[in-house]
Amino acid sequence: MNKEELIKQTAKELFFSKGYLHATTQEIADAAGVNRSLINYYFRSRDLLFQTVYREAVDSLKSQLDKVLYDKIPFQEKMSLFIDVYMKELLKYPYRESFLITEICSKNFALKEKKKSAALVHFLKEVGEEMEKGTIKKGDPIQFMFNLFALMAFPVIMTPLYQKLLDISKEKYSTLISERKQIILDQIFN
Amino acid sequence: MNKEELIKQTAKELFFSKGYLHATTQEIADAAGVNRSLINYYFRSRDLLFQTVYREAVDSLKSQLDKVLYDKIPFQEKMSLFIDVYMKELLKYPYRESFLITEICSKNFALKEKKKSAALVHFLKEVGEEMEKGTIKKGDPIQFMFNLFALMAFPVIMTPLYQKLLDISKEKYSTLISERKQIILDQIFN
DNA sequence: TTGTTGTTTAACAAAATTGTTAAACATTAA
DNA sequence: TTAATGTTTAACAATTTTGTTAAACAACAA
Repeated sequence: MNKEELIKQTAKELFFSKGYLHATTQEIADAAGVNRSLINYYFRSRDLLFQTVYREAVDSLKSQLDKVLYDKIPFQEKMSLFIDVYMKELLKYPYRESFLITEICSKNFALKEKKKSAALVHFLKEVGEEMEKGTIKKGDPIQFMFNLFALMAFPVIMTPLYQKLLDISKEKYSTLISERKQIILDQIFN
Repeated sequence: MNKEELIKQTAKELFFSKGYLHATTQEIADAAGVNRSLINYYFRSRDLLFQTVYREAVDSLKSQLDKVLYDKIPFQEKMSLFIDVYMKELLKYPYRESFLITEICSKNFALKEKKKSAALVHFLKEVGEEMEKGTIKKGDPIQFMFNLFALMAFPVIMTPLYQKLLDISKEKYSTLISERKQIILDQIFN
């Protein structure tokens, strides 16, 4: 892997997987096993590395989810697939959501997502239709979306805290998380 | 208010309410309207201010929740009250959870909560009993707890991101959040 | 008054972090 | 080979952030 890519991957690892949001350029360089100046050579500044990595992460997640949301398969299947895809990403990058939130707020981050994504609109519409059909309980589709993402993301995001609080092993916690897909589906289609 | 308290409150405001986790001592001092040296005078170091503020926030939340959990009232009422208390705290300090997570991980934070809190054990036991009674759906009480906290916390935590993504006003978002109590209760006791 | 204690400030020192520069090195095309 | 281009490094400079110190200030008791 070329060094530019290596630096990006390492930064993602540190930021999104290990939750080390304050990582300095030196720490990133060390973790990647490259000279610190290379970060400046390829990305000019720390902030630009940030933005590059952030954008790649968002775009990657978005394109994966969009593909599922536009899929022409029955709603129930679609939800099942959606949970698979999103939770897989969550487990890979458990701190990405936290990262986005804190970065968006601290710096007034340039997040380009200015208007509703088309895929999101499409999804909310489909949810509304399924409510009409009676497949899922009637209500505000946005609240349905809130529930769905909350049930998927929160227990993963809170892993380190919950593991301590509940005093359970990593393995036990993994099992709990892996059981969640079915639990969520049960909640949605009851 | 004396300056020591003022500094703590301002730090909490910046960290937990405004999500400005990287706030420097100078920024905290400015926000509090005090000389930066006062922070060192009262707290020795930035890190100790961190820890003080963190501990106070955790303790305050915990004691509030514990009180509800030990309350001898019907389970349904208890859940209603619990949601009120926790969501009020969430709206006051929407970034506290994110803060805890990122801080726990980046620094290997000294969080004293070594063993399960008694209140938590008590709550999980009560949930199990209610499952036996049939008040709520049978399952792992821990998963019930996951669901409950997820449904309460996540949409609040994600406010800035969701507001952008959904392209809705602050007021509209507040309305959505205020509707959640009933939605959560419906989910739990269906 | 004087002395004592606690509070507040500016100035300084130290440390950490970032960004730049110039030179060394590597690769490849002419 | 030489020249050209791109990559990598160490050394340096600049900046930011933190922590310390000594002095000024305020309140108040002896």
